[in-house]
Amino acid sequence: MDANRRTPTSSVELFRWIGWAQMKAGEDWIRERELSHAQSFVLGYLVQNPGAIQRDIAEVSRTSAASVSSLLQGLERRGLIERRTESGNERSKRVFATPAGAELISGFETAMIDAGETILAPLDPAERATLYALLTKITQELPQPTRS
Amino acid sequence: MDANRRTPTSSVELFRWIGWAQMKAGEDWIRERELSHAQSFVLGYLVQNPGAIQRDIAEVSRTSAASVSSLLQGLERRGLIERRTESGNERSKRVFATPAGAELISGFETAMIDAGETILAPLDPAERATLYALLTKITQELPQPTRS
DNA sequence: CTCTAACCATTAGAGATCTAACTGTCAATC
DNA sequence: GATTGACAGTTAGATCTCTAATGGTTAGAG
Repeated sequence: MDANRRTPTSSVELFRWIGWAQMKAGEDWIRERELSHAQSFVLGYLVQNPGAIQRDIAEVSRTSAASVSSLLQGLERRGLIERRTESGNERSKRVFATPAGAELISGFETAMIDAGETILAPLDPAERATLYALLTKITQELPQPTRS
Repeated sequence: MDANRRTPTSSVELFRWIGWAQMKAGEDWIRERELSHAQSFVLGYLVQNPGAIQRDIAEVSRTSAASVSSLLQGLERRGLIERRTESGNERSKRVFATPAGAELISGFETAMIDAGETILAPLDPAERATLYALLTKITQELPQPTRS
């Protein structure tokens, strides 16, 4: 994993480096709130998709239904989410972030954008435009992310 | 965490997207070998730094000595590493990857480079050079990574 | 209606990881 | 030599996450 190199010489390594800086910012933020990476992702997803069922959460999380079940138990114990069944369909449960849950996760995206601004700071507007164009070209060939 | 957006509009999001693709490739590789992310990192570090002591491993892993202790117990149980004390210093233990451990982790860097090549495929040489220059400019302002 | 198969979710059990508290070792000072 | 404090590592206990097996629910076919 290149644990030693201190002068990367390829774009691939630079991507890893930048990704590391971003992830580190995110992990610190998450850890302060005593969430795991997966928990923070699911909580954010639920704010954007209230009432999602666990099967869908498992899909976008790229994990199993069993893991989602355990994960949600942890969040439910802390009062950050709620699970309700609708009459007429007893086998699927709709999951909602509670106000406390929404409150806890709010600010994460902002923190991420701030971290991104810091990362891009060395570039002037023209350079940013060039970078954006190149990144767009790359990502058009990439599979869709289902999880950030 | 932008779990829904499918058309990113900022370089920050594109970085996250690309990072996701890279990480996913790495995670699949690691999972096949029944290693955790942290375990693979430490194993790779030990191949590059034979005889490192646990305190140093904790430092580069950005974690605690206790976590390293637990992590190494798992690797030792599987015969992937060895711990030895040197006479004259009983309190620090030197850690080595066994041949089996080195064998297991070999190929990870190669797999990562292959994944990187796939990612950069849409760009011609001139574009790659431009991208590399921009990324270099960014990373010169970033803190040193201690972990990939 | 009943049977079956698909579907959604949970539990049991294991390993990984973390924090807090602990044991043992070394070195400096008196 | 005894004391003190810093250092290296481990253990205990908790949570998170995974795989495999299990429990209910629904829809469709006969």
